[in-house]
Amino acid sequence: MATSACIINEITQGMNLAKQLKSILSSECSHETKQALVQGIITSYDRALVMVNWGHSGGQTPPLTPPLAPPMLSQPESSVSIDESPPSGDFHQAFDNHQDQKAVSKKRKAITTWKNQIRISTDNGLEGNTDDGYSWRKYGQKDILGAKFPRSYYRCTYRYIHQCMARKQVQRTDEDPMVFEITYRGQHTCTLTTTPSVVPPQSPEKHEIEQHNHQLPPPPKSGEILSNLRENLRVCTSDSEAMVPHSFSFPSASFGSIENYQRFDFLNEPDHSFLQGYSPSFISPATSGSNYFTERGNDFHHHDDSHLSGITTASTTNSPLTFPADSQDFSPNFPFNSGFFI
DNA sequence: CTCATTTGACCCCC
DNA sequence: GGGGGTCAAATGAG
Repeated sequence: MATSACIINEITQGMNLAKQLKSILSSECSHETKQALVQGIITSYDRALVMVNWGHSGGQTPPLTPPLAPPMLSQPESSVSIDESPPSGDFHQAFDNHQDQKAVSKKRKAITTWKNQIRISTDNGLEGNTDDGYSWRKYGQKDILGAKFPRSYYRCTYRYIHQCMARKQVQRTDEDPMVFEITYRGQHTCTLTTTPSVVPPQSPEKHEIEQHNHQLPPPPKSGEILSNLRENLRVCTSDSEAMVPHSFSFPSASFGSIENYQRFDFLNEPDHSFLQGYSPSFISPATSGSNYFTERGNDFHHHDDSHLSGITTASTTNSPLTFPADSQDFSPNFPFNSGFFI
């Protein structure tokens, strides 16, 4: 029910954007504006498609997911497996010291993973911070054999508060230092307490779980999304070959210029199931700065900065992203830019 | 003082 | 034994 209305809405939005684009094609509007419109159109139709898919598969409105965590696409390489651990069930045990390292190790292999590749352009030398809607904390860095650049390891900041086992690895590719390969592992079981405007990346199966998760905030209205898009988006719509043909872009409020693309392993996927839940992340950022918890022992503090929600994340983890040619490091929350304003 | 990052050490798997 | 992943003490930033 709501789905059909949303579909219509998306298609309408796409139509409107197309009209806008048509009207400014010959104008002096910036290239970025035009690209944003194009992206908006694509996004609208994408979302409509997604909804159609969902409508066929159960009549549910698809959960919004960020661009970077392609839902069904996963099955990244060979390493994909199903996360055996439920979102909350056996965590107490898992965290009882390292009590059961073996179990943990086994889980390593059993955790779902999926990859994204992001390209960042630093043409103008501007910096920006990144965020994918979640707050990440770096817990390690390792030189990888055969790789020019070290791999960084991040875990969810709320690991001990919400028993969120989500992790991600970020590695610069050898071929192109501006391209980062992000591997997600595990699912976010934390629920952002502020109103997140960006629905964070999820693993495929999370979608199923989510349908029963009433804690999750309602998906943003498409109008808001598009509105954000128009105002903030700067998208790279080139790079036809490997990139996902559409439907996502990075907020670039912080980046003077950002060129992002994803190379999903599902590109060859014959059907369009990958579209499910695949939606742009133009919703606001995250809240990496919205809720701070300390994890000193069991003494957690909660600083409610929810009044900041909707504004670019101010998390301390969002350090400026600089890419000097020889730099091997990157922003902790990389590669997602949270510079989105509502 | 709090919290994030760094980095060497440790553990597990191949 | 080596490589990759994680831990945790030390360090730094705000």
